[in-house]
Amino acid sequence: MNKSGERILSTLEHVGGFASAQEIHRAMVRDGKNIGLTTVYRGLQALIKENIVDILRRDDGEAIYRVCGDAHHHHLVCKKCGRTVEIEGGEIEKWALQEAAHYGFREVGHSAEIFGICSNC
Amino acid sequence: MNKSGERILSTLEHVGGFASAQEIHRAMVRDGKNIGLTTVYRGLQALIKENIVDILRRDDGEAIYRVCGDAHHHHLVCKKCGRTVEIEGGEIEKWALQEAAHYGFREVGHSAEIFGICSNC
DNA sequence: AACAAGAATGAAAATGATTGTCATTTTCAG
DNA sequence: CTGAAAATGACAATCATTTTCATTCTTGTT
Ligand SMILES: [Zn+2]
Ligand SMILES: [Zn+2]
Ligand SMILES: [Zn+2]
Ligand SMILES: [Zn+2]
Repeated sequence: MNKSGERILSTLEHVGGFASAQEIHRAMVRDGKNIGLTTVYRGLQALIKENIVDILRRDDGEAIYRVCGDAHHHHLVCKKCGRTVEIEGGEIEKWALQEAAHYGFREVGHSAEIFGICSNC
Repeated sequence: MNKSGERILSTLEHVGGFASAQEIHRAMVRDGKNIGLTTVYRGLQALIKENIVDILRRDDGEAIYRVCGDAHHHHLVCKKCGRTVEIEGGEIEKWALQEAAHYGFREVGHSAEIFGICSNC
C-alpha cells in the first residue's frame, strides 16, 4: 500500500462505518490533507483488490466503502428526521447464513435496515 | 397503472429475471413499441411504488428491475450472475418490530437482503 | 550529484445512468 | 365540444465514476 492508500484507510477508519468516495475526500480536505478525488478513487480500488476494504451500494446506487472487519451492525433510521440508531443484528445473522447455505451460496454477506418514525417526530 | 406502465410490465415479464431501464427500453423499441426512455424510468418508479416491481443494483451500481409478487419477502442474490431466490424473512420480521419498539419507533418497515455467490458461479 | 525510468498524482475532460424541464399530446369528465 | 389534468418524450442538467495526460515524486544506477 502506498502513502495515499494509508491516508485513505486511516480516514475511513476514523469516520467509522460506511463512507462514499466523495465523503472520504471531503473529510480529508477538511482535515487539511491534500489529496485529489481521483487519487481517492484509485486508492479505494487498490484497497478493495487487497481485501482491506469492502464496497457496497447505497439505495441510490452510490458506492460506499468500509474497512473489512469493522464491527458489523445494522441501522434503525427515522424516515422523517434521519436520526439513526446502531443496533445489533441478533438472530438475523444466523438467518442470513442459514438461508444462504440452504441454497448453496458462498462468500455470503447481508444488509438489513429498519426504518420508521422516531419518538421525537 | 396507466398504459405505458402496462407495456413496461409486460416487457419486463417477457425478458424474465432482471433488466435495467435501458435494456427494457431497447427491448421495447426493438419490438416496435414506441416509448421514450424517460417514460420507461417514470413507469418503473410508479411500478415500484405500487409494489409491482423490485429494484436492485448490479455490482457496477446500475439499477435493475424485476417483477415481484405482493407478498412480503426478501431476496438472496448472486453477486456474479444476478440469480435471485425469494426467501421468507422468518425471525427477522420479529426482530425488526422488537428493535423498533425498543427505541420508540412507529410506522415501522424494514429491508433485508442476502448476497453471495451461487453454486453455478 | 546527475540521470533516467517508472510510478503516483490530480486537473480537466469524458462517460453514462438517472432525473428535471417543459412544450406538446392525450384522456376524460362535464 | 372544451377545458383541465395527466401523460409523454426530446432535450438539457446532474452527479458519481473513469479516463486522459501532463507534471511531479521515487528509486536505483552511474
Ligand atoms: Zn425522527
Ligand atoms: Zn448483520
Ligand atoms: Zn451466480
Ligand atoms: Zn421482512
